[in-house]
Amino acid sequence: MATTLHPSSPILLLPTTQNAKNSSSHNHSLPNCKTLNELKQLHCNMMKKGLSHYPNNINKLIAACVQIGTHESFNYALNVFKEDEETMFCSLYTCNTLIRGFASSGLGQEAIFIYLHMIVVMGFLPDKFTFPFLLSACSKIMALSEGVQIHGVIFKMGLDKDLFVANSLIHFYAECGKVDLGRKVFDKMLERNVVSWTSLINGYSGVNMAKEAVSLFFEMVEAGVKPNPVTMVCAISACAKLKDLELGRKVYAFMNKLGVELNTLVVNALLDMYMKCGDMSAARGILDELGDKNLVMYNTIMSNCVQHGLAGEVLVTLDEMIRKGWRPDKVTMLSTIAACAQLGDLSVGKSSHAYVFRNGLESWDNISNAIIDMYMKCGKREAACKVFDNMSNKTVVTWNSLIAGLVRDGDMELALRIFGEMPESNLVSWNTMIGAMVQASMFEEAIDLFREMQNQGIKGDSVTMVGIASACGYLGAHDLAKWIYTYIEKNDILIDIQLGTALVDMFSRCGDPRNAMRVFGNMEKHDVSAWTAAIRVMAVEGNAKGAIDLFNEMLKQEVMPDDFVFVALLTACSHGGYVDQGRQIFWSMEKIHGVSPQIIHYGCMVDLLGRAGLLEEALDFMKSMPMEPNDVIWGSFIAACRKHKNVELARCADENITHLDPERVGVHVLLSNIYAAAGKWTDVARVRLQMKEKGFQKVAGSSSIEVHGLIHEFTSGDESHTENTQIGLMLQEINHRLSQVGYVPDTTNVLLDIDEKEKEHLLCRHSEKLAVAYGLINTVGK
DNA sequence: GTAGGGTTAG
Repeated sequence: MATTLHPSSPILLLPTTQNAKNSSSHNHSLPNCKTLNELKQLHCNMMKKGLSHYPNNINKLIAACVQIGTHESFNYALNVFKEDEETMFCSLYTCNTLIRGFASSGLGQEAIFIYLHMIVVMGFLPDKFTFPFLLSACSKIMALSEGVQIHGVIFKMGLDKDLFVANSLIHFYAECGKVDLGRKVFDKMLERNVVSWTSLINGYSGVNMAKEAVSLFFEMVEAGVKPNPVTMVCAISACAKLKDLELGRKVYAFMNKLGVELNTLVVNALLDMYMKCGDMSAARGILDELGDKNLVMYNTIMSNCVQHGLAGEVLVTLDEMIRKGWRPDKVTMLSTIAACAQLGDLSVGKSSHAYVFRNGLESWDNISNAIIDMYMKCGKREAACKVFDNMSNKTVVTWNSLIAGLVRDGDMELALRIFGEMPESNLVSWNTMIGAMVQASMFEEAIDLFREMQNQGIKGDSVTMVGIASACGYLGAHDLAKWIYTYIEKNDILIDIQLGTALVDMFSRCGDPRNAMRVFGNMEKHDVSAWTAAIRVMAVEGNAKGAIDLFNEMLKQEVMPDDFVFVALLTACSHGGYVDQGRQIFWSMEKIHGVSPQIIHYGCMVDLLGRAGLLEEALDFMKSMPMEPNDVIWGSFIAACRKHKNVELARCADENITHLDPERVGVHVLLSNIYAAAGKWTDVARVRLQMKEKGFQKVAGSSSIEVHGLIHEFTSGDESHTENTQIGLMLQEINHRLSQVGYVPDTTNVLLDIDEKEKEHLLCRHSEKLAVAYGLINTVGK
């Protein structure tokens, strides 16, 4: 469970000591100079004594600065290099040392400056030691065009034959996301070592080609190159990305067979792989064997817990690591803040923010992005905006966090405006907006946005398609549904459980159970929501037996039922008239499956009994409920009364709902319809008056039809369509041809106190008929 | 002299 941080816990009282790694110098050439100040002093003395003219001294000074490894010491080294006239005394070796130093600190521009300076000003020719450092510096800042030019120089100098230089090129291209260029270098190499293979494996893994990465690993083993721990880390993390446990185990088995040593990095990669693949017992096994965990392992555990939605576990782990004396770093805080966002835990969220601020971690974009997300999810829009405004490096994730927050707040208008104006957007931005529109029932707008995406040449992924499929399902647009399915197949979009489930629902809502079940059958894995979607397909068809069979199959595959699956199952029984089975399932919910019935399940039972005409039993059942029946339940009871023409029980319901204050008007409309059907117009008048007093207004029902990919919506008696005249003519023809084959309109369902002729007129302008007429005009013979 | 673990938004 979630733990809150006690104010006296270490997280709030963090020491600000220097990192131990940085304060211990291994400088052998200048053993007395451990700090930059000492070096500066020495430099001063050197200049006073005129010793700075000796190239060796300057070279040593710069090397010592590089070794200290702080931002300040690098700058000092750079100044010595740039401003001193003695630059000419610097050797190629010193230039290489400087480039190495800047590369290791991620200061790519500075490294490139030294490189250019040494060529242009100093007239040095770079050597085979220069390029690995330089390329590593370019990798860190993703300086692709610079790297490509450097590659040109390397080629001209014939240094591409050097193993180290070539390996550095592979790594450079991989880091810039151009693994195919790295592959070209790899293929041309005359000799390769384990680093060449490992760099390429890692390159594939980094551009979402983890499958290729793992097969390259096996290729390497086949070629007789023995992997080392670095290779293993790359190969295992590729398996983690694929969430392929079997493959991960296989790779690990190879590692043992080949006798590769196991270090903490490999152990951590294994731990991460097991957790990402959901094998918690294997992960536990590693941890039990390990005893003590290091910081990165704590971070691995926490980030995986966040990914699995186990936010409470994150805070428990945080507590443990602090008790064991570890100082949370930026990655720890990222997971912690993400966990607070999930839990809506503002108090830990706030103290985390304070910790981040005190330790200067907020300059890291990701942390600030997570804080914005956290405040937004805790409902603190102002706090989030403050962080947002103070950020100097707003990335696309920053903007996305903001629009996602606005969308959750229900502020679609502002979200849309920002979406349109943000400086950079990506697939997640589009998916956020499409998802938001579906949530807000703006289905056509969602599909329009998807079309706009296509126009801009942006391909959707499986998250996009989940949104689009459900929008399409709600619209019931069958042609669009088929198009969506083809789009997914054509673009090789992975049908995961979520998308598969959405597609099953989509086809089901579009009246295409065959395709719905085909998608279901093709799915690799089924979770409880996937099974529920399939059971809903049966429910729509009234196929209660099919639903029960699916449910039993689900149990056989040891998928735990939840409350939603019982709603689908009971609905299927209700529509299929399986009264006894429905009663049995309702009973078994709690007794066998441990799922306690909610009001919605009681509602299903009332519906089941009512539809079967067991109105008395339904009423008794309602009285036995542990909670008050709501307007939905009364509504289905009243609908049953109407179906079975039982005015007396309807009147009983009427008396019971007067003290209810239902938000929906449906109950009252239904009641008035029942009275109308029985010709009890005074009751109709009374119910209508009540509705008027409560300020209800019936929302007009509508029908829609999809013609050539466009949705046309009609309400009853609608004359607003541009092709209204043609629709009228078509309706006349329909009526004419219907009466020719002996159709007599049944006006009993037109429950208004008007004469028969008027009823007939209303009936023929029913919204469904208008939609059908429009469809006939525009599809037949075309 | 080249390669390696944990990272936020939908």
